[in-house]
Amino acid sequence: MESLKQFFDKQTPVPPEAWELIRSKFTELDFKADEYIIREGQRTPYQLFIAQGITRTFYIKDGKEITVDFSFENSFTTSYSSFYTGNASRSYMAALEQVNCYKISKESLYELFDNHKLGERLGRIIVEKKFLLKEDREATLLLDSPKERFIWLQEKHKDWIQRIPQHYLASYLGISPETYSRYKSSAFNQ
Amino acid sequence: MESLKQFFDKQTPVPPEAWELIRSKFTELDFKADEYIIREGQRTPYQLFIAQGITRTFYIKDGKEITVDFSFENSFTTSYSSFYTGNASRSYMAALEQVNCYKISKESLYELFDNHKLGERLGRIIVEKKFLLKEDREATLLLDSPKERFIWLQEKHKDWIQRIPQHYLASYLGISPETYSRYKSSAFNQ
DNA sequence: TTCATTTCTTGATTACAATCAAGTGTAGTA
DNA sequence: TACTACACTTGATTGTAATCAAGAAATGAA
Repeated sequence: MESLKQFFDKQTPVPPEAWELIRSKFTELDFKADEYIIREGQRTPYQLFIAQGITRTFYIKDGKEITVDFSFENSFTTSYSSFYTGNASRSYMAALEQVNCYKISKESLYELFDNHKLGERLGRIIVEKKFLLKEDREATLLLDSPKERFIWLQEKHKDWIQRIPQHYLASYLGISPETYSRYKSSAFNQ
Repeated sequence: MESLKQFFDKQTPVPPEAWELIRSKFTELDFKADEYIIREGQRTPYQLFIAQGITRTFYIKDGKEITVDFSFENSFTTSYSSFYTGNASRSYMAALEQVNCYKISKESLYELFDNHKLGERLGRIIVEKKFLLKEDREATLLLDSPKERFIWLQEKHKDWIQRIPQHYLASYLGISPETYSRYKSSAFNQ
């Protein structure tokens, strides 16, 4: 769980005794590549800390998958709408690669929040960062053209391109796989 | 400041003595219609609680305004990216109508957070809700066609249509004002 | 009231990405 | 090795909303 400790320490220093309590609330969990982690309609009263691997979050509309998120190593993920509200998830999550992660229940998390201001603070800081990411994403979807979004991906996320199948990246950018392919082949000409 | 107290109480009950402390940190502030509240490039180390009026948040790209948000009575608003990170804002905010609001500095807010778990909790709960709104918005922009977004607005936000000029709504939906106008005139035919 | 300015509507045209369709490649399996 | 199943590419066509353009309606000021 070293990666988890490092993650917390990076947000705000965690004293050893607090860390012992925190670690006791997590349980390890693995998923095979392509395995579902969350399905639409399920309630999800836990969060996952990804130690290894990538998860993909997507909606299904008219039978088509639309990818909205990837979660990488050293980050938390869940179906937030379900986790925060207690309602059924509208999205799916699946393992894009083999995933090794640590799970914590909402109950345990809130127990930490109730008994330790530190926990509450961590919760706040983590969700603040998630919020900013979504705000950026909103801006991209509204301000940038499909081609600009493709260029952004090429420039800012070379690593994604290495690890994530192209049609998922296309979906994440909100463009068709064909268009993605065409941008790619013309990228060095203009 | 009754509206502010009610807002807090709705999130989680606030005891009277905590409320006295909280209220002392806010100062009242007014903006005229169309007045700028935040400009691109400014740092924004405060949040506003809107007691009356509407604000509009927008980016300017290639000289064109793109509206990403409206904030109504009884909600907090600011340029969150600037507030949380301390960086310059990339967005603008302006008063859409005459605005009456209460301002709190980041310093005061964090003082509340440091001294009162309640404050920390309120901060977390508020940002969790903001996050969910952005997540919904992301889903709408990726899943729904322009026409579907227009229909969503008509069905879910009749009040916005009453109070907000049409070209701002179009911009918020990510469509041109011409297209908005055409959807509107054809809405009752099909 | 008139005048000016902005907002909204309507029409014609264009641009761009989606879709439809047919291939080519590639990885995994027997 | 051949076979299968996907992933990706490339081409042709279509559909939708953006853009360009002009005018009508509404708002606000003098």
